[in-house]
Amino acid sequence: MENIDEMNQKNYWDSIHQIEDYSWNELQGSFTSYYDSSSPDPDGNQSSPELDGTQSASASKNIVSERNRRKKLNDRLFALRAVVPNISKMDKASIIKDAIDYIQLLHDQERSIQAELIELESRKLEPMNLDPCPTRMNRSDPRVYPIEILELNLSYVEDKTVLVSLKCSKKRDTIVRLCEVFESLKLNIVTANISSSSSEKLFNTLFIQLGEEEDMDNLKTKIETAIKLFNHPDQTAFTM
Amino acid sequence: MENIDEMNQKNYWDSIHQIEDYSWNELQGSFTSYYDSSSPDPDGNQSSPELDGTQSASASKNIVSERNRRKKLNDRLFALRAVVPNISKMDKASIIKDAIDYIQLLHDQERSIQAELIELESRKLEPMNLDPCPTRMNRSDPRVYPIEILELNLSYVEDKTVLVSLKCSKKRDTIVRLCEVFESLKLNIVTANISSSSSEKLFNTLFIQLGEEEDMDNLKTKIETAIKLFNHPDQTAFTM
DNA sequence: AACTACACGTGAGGC
DNA sequence: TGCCTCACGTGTAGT
Repeated sequence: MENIDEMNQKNYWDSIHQIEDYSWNELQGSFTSYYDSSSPDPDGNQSSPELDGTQSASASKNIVSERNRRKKLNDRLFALRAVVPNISKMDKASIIKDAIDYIQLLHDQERSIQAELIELESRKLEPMNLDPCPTRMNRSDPRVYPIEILELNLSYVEDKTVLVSLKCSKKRDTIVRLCEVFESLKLNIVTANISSSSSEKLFNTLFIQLGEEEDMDNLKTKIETAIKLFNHPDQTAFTM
Repeated sequence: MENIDEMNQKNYWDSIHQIEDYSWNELQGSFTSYYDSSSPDPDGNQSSPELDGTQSASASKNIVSERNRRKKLNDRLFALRAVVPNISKMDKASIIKDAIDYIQLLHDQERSIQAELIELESRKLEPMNLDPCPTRMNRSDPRVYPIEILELNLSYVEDKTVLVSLKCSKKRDTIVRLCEVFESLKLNIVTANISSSSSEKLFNTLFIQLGEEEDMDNLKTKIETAIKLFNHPDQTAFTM
């Protein structure tokens, strides 16, 4: 029974040794040596016999529990010290004070940086007044710029080879989304041409080799459906 | 007797839990102006008869000093709790733990915000402007198929108009990634052509209108750097 | 009644 | 020498 306590004590002090390497060096160093001699209280050399077993047991439980509590608190304090740079002193109180100051400093920094960021952002969209093409806001802008189909024509150039001509309005990421659409369709694309000579429209021309059981109308429906699905990604259950 | 003092000291931390009768404002006050404390009155309740002034005096000094130390530490801890939002529990250990988590959260926020800021700044005034967040919302597998450049040639076709000829190996999502690269570069693309006539290679041809202060070599470096960055999205914007 | 969390006084060591 | 900081064991509330 006391062996368990002793084991706990040993582990505790070993961990204190580890901590003591980190900081709190002199105090805990001498302290450790001091208590290495002092701690074997429950061992045999102490002449106190177990007269009242119940109370001493509960007392030792309490002692070791309190010891663990102190250890946990010190560990947390050291961890706090670890995430705070520029710690002046190793005091417990100084560690907490430095942490407070650092958090307030981070608060100020965050505020000023965010002010600067929104100022930059607002300044950015000022000179180029591209109203139909709004700039992307902060990360994870939920807005989606859908592909707006202006024309979609398919025509055979020979057997099983289709020329797809797609005209759509030019918005942000339209080219990327268009590529995603056509890659998702797993088509046999011979050539693809994307032209942006006009600043408002976007022309996409593809030569596509059809499979055995496909035809032109089927392909057109698939393209339209894929574009709709990419425009509305909420309906995720689609398989092609 | 000592019971009064003891009750005050006990109500100190308990007041955090329950109701602030004695605590909040006074604690903050004692935090700002350090130890012009309220409680330490060693004279009145010191009921022990001081006949031997030397030892008992020093002992009481020590006691009240230690009391002030503990009070200061608790005040600091309380102040730390005050600057940390979303404190779950009122434990001492939990307060420190929440503070640690909050500081790490602020670290992450600061890092991402600063990255965003320098990205915005670089987009604004640097010739190299990368859009690090293209619409990569695909639920596809996390494997990345890098763009493998086989050839990259640039040639002037007239003043400030460059023909970019890029040959790369054809892997999954290469077309999409290529489009992302060129969209991120915010170039003035006149036409773009992607051809996949061969099943192994992929030819990309672009006509690009250069800006005033750009030249061909600069553009080539930008393209190569952008492709490298898109191939290795781990190292964000710092290694260019 | 067992367990947690705390404040207290005390002794020890460093400046 | 005093002053400072610390860990310890203990008693005591609340759960």
